[in-house]
Amino acid sequence: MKGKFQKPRGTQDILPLEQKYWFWIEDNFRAVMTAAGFGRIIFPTFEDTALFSRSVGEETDIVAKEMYTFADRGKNSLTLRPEGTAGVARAYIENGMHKEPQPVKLYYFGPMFRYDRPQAGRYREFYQGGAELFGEEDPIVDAQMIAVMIKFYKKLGLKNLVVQINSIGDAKGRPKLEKALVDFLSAHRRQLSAESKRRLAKNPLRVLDSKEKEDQAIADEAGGVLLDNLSKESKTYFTKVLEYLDDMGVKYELNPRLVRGLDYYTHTVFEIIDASTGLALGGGGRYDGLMKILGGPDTPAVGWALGVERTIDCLKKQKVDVPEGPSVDVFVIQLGDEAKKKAIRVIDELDEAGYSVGHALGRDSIKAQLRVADRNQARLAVILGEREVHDKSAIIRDLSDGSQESVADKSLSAAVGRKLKEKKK
RNA sequence: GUGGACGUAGCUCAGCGGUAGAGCUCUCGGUUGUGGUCCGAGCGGUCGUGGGUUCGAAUCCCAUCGUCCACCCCA
Repeated sequence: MKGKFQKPRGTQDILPLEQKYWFWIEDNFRAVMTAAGFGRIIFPTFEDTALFSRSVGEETDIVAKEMYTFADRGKNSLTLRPEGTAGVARAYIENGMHKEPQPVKLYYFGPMFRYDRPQAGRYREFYQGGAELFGEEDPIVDAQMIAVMIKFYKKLGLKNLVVQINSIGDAKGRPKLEKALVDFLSAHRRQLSAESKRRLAKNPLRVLDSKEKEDQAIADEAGGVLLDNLSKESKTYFTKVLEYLDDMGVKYELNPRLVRGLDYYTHTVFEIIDASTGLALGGGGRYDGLMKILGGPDTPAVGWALGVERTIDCLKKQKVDVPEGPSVDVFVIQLGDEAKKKAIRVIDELDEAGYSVGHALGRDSIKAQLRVADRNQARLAVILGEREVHDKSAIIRDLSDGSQESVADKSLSAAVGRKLKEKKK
């Protein structure tokens, strides 16, 4: 049976068996971010379309061709969020958080939407975990943000991750930087790919991360041009970020060609890359100019986001031992009508005693019930038949070795507790 | 948005013009109230969908939807 419908392209059903990875990530994410002093924020899944086009940048692929934009019944143009930073920044301003003690540190976890052609690790609806820090401009803050991200990945148990880092200077220095870049690239215009030529006019920085073969040599050189033309302050800032990272024991690679796809970045930009696949698990950077663009008070900010599905792929690839989902301590089995009624009470009693209790009240044969117990990896079974109903007792069966004992009803939950304890040793 | 591969049972796949198959899963059974192993039986598919070619199509053709891969881009 296929049914009449299939899920929309690029979306996925995440079934119970898969959930252990999600819990592992969500739990660790929450723990690490909370410990680092970040507060959680939940913000709308859709926003005014203009919020994204302003902050992410009209020329970016995200805005130009990947947004899920629709008009609501009130004729407002809304867009399913393609990323988190714009929404969090908007919330910061709208809720007057600039009047709170700075820095304000926020984290989020939730779905994002981009109309893109699906591929490995790329979906139309996908989850990101992200963090933003507002109101402080100091190299050590940039370094700390990166360190927190690395800490999270470490806690997950992932290895072989590389931090790539670069600086694209501040807004003041940007004109000079772009001019130097344009001059350099124009001089080599004939060797550039068509796409790079287009970017040269619209967004010269993006030429740097071109993957076109013919662009490689020039882009490599252009990375050097970028570094050479950073303003003195920007260079100092960047150097300090790197020094702090050294002090924090965070390993990184300089990648002069790293520029990120969103317009709002300034100064530090970075990505976390899975060294075995070359795929970016997450990335971020500083975006001191964004707040003003959104009509808020001039507020410096740093942030990052990581892709949850990609992180899960990585966990699987590296065979990280992720804790299993909830296991069943004790499985209650009943035979006959009277026993079924008794089972209801026993299940309730064991549940209230704090055990995780399994049962298959809809099945009648003991064979079928034991099979279910086995599949649920239950550790003990409590068997109730007519005999036990009359004797006011129950049989406790150890499902790993098959040993059984009969206990009186009133000492049942105590006996279950004792048995479980024994098995742990 | 471009190029390529592929859509057959819940899952993994075979069949590639002549009445739908395997393995795994699942359900039941292997005598009286005992699972995981083993053995047996059974359930389960209008072969993604819609057209077309043909006496006849899962098999050929077209379209469409979806999946995967590369590019583009990104998380």
